[in-house]
Amino acid sequence: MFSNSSKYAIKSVLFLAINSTENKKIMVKDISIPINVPKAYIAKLLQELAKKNMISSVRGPKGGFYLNEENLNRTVLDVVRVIDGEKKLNACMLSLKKCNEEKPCPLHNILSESRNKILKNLKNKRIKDLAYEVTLGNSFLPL
Amino acid sequence: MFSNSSKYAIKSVLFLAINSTENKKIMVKDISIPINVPKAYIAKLLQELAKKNMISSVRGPKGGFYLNEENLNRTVLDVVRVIDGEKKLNACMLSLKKCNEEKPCPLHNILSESRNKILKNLKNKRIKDLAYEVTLGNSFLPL
DNA sequence: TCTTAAATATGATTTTTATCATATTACTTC
DNA sequence: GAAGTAATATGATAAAAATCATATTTAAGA
Ligand code: FES
Ligand code: FES
Repeated sequence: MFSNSSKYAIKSVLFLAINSTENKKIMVKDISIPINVPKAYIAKLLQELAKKNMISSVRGPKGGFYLNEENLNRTVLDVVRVIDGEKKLNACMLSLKKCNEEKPCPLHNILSESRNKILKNLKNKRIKDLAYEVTLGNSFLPL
Repeated sequence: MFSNSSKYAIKSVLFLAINSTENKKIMVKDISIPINVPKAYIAKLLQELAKKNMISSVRGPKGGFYLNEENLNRTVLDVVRVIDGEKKLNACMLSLKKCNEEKPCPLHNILSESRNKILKNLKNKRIKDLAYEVTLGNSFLPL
């Protein structure tokens, strides 16, 4: 479904959504451990997310990462797109040239409806929304 | 979702289901081209599928691959399991230790239902069933 | 303005996945 | 039973993904 990198990216963005604010920035080393991702690896991902405006960052002392209001309104799909790219999300599950209704592969009919539903959900859920669910205790964000 | 190898495996099994019988075996070179997968690569996959009894084979002249009745009754999920292994199909989408309802990750609630549906469908569809759909013209198995 | 703390840029290494190549074994047919 | 054909076993290479490492830049505070 997603690459490892995308999963890590989602985890870190959610972690920031829950634990950071503009006045309470968080450093890589303090993200790496709680979300259980190697420091150097997550550092690179965070840089990429920052460059694409999915998260905010300032450097130097007192610096770190955090989410501003714009960042909080991004969707999960936005995050995945930044890391994994557009293509594979709509690709045919049997790797035909393109996935479409007119000439569906044998798996299309039994998969596409569910797949579209997942896509729709990923597109509708803002980071903010997911973070809220965690604070309510409806879902969990550990290792 | 699936690895490239699994996709290729599914394609080749379906191709055999549609085009082969015990009296009409098919050689790698005659599978490779129509399903658009490199010969040496698909050869290796076919060997693995044969070893795990997902397809049938005989070697020597007049040899090749085909599906017997048992093979035709395998499910798509069986094929995927043989190639990709069990684990990743039920893994948490955010790579938590395990995916479960008691301690769901933030994505669990918006994904698991669809995912389970896909799994169920893959488990219920026999190779035979999918091949039949293709012969009816309801789905297509080209490149 | 100097020192220090943090992200950023860049790229090297490792691991996994995908791909390619070939010698060996088994089955047919003559 | 010899010759030829096709799968099988085995392993090498290439490409991509994941992981690690470090020099550079920016900002804060003394
Ligand atoms: S055509 Fe294959 S998944 Fe749509
Ligand atoms: S707990 Fe993450 S997908 Fe189920």
